[in-house]
Amino acid sequence: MAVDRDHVLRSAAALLTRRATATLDEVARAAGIGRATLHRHFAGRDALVRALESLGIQETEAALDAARLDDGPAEGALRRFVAAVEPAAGLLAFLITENQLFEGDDVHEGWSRIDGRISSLFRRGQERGEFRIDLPPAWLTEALYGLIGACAWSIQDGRVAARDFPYMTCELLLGGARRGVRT
Amino acid sequence: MAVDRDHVLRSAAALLTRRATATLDEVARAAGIGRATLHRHFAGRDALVRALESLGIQETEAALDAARLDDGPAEGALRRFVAAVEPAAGLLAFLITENQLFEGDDVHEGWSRIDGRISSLFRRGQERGEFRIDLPPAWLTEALYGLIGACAWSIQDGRVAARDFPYMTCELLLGGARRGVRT
DNA sequence: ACGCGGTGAGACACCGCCGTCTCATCCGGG
DNA sequence: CCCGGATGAGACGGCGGTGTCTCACCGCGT
Repeated sequence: MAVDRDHVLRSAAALLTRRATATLDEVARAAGIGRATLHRHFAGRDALVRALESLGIQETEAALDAARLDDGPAEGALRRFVAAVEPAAGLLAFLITENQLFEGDDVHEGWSRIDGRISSLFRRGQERGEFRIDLPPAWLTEALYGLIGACAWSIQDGRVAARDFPYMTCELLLGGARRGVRT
Repeated sequence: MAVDRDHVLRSAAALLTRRATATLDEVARAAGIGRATLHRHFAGRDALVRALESLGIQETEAALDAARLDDGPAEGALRRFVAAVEPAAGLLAFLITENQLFEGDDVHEGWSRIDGRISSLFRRGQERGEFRIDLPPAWLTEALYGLIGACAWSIQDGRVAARDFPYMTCELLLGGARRGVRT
């Protein structure tokens, strides 16, 4: 029977997030299949990473769609997005670091589109007066990626519970660590 | 003449941060020396990474010392630390991701000590009533790492200026993106 | 001038991973 | 029952990176 392609990709993402240099044999074993079968579905390591990238872009865009970024306050939209992207956090964490490998030569256009959508959200929040304007949207976007990755790693290491992911990420990004007058 | 060991390590960190899979030959060229000479000073790739790890731990601890974490408000201490660690941000960004490679088998004790010192700072801030108490110190620590790494990458990609590093990192971690009543 | 330590360049063999192939097995449909 | 497609296991050669060695060169102190 046809191997569960999605399951293979998720296993690979989970393993490669921990050890980016893992062998294809290890990737195959992690998915519960043989190296030959893995190679029948993904021509090589490169193709596998590309597939992971496509999956990550697809899921992130789906989360962006589901979050209805243009509806209501920007803060609510951000919370919806983070909650929607939570299942793909591990995959994102891998791709965020993996992107550092590409010498910036051929940045996938999908990423720039995602960057643009998230940046627009922050810009909208600034224009609505919700967000502070002394932090550029591009930096807020990068910081969001960083926090998602950090939280995903913490979850994988068992330091925090997966169900706290949206809360801890959103609260820190939105409110920061400082204790304010408002709750 | 004895090769400038520090210069070699910094070149290696800069290159490996961009491409963790860079060849030892590339690392040597980046430092302006031959592969043989590189190998005379660092037995192999493993030894090189270990040396980078030691350097990163050393510089981070030095930054912690220089920041006088126990003096005055926790917020000021955090700002001093981030400013002090800025020169080592690239190296830290590499080590943060590289740490994922070690299967958790032998986490360097130096890292746990650093984790402890930073966590203590956040805990002190919570006890002083400066920081909110619904975010655990461990998560604040991880988030700080994530933001440092994200900012370091943004700088390397030229998206933000290096001189903005302390401001953008501290402001986001402390105050968050939301526009508050206080400045 | 001489010797010497450190270096760069290159050659060489080794090893791990990868891509490919073959073959036996299993499982579901006709 | 038989057959075809998919899979797992293993073998094989190739390749790139690595570790080691040699040799020539250079700068420097004696």
